[in-house]
Amino acid sequence: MAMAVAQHRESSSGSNINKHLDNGKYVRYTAEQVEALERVYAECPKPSSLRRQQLIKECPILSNIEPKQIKVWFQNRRCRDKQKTEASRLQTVNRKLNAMNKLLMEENDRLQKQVSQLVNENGYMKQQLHTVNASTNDASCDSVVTTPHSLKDVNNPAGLLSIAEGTLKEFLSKATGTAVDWVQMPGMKPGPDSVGIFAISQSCSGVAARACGLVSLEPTKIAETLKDRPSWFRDCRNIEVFTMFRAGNGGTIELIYTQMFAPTTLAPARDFWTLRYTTTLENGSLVVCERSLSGSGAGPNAAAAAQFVRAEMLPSGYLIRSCEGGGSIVHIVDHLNLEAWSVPEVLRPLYESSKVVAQKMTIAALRYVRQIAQETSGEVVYGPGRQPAVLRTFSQRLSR
DNA sequence: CGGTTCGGTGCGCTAAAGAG
DNA sequence: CTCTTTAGCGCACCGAACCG
Repeated sequence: MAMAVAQHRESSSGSNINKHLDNGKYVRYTAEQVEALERVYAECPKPSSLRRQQLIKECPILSNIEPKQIKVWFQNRRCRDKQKTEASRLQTVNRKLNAMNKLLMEENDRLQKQVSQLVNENGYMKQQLHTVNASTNDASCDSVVTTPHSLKDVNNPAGLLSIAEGTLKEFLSKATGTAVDWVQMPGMKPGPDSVGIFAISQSCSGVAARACGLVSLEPTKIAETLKDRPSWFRDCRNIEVFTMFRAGNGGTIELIYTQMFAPTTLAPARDFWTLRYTTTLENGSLVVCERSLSGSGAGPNAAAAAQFVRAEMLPSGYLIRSCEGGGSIVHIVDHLNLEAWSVPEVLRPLYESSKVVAQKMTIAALRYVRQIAQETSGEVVYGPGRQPAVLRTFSQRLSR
């Protein structure tokens, strides 16, 4: 049909395209013509004027199309290609926005719970003030009390499993619950293109940092990436799995020795004997949580460790949930207690930088997995106000 | 009443024009 | 040249009219 129109144009108006257009005829190139043009486009999306003329000469099927029309066809073809790319990118952004929205709703929910808890505490405190023998202790907050684990526990699998389950529970309450009063870090506003949401807290024992964000990687890949701490955290000198065994539910429990660089050459290294528990929750989320094996034993090599261990890792880890449309939502919690009391006084300030260490670890972890994701998918994220004009047009078209 | 035809409408695709 | 807009066309869908 289109061919008929094109041929009609040729016979009625010869080579005068403008006259043809004045007649209001609309040309549709035939499937064969489009196929021929597509073949050239695949090789070279932007052919020169010479190449276009050559194309008309060497391809008889295109001989009834004006050079100007060929030029326009390539222009429009490039435009369509760009729109297609933008549409695909917009879908990706949309998925991210949806996931971030979900994340923010959860964060909002958590904050609401925190608010009501604080209101309750406030009421309770007021009540206490009004009683004559008011006791000022314990505002009944639900912050987590960590208990040291003895070597006795560490040396038997049942004891380790019990510690692991306790660690998991405490970690989850920090990652998603109200066990810690998180305060969002200033200047770290959430958004689909930012790294994530960051929060810190000092109102619990030690200092905790928390981050959550979207990563275009599968949960298992993220877990493996984050387990390899020396690759993303420059202060981590070494991490060795001392022993590993399976928990009954398919999870794994590992005993790990982690060496950190010392703040100065004078200070001893901050090392951890850690229990790491990797498991999958009922809702399909993947969890990797850790805690120091502190206390009287401080790990399998207790005597040696006792000299050097200057830090305690309170239940920390990664909660990784698969995201609709690909990728994952990652919650990272680092909860540390650098034991300043156990080092010479002159060095204490170096050990009282728990906040910085926790922040650095958390941010580094999330940045690292995002970097790996970008390298893997090659995704490009536009910053605010930098969308190309074609994107705006496309959005307008979509909204019409 | 069920099936068919026909005109109107909305939408997507795309050639082409126009602005910058 | 890119980007945006305009407009022709095909197609699907819907409802009214028509017919056996």
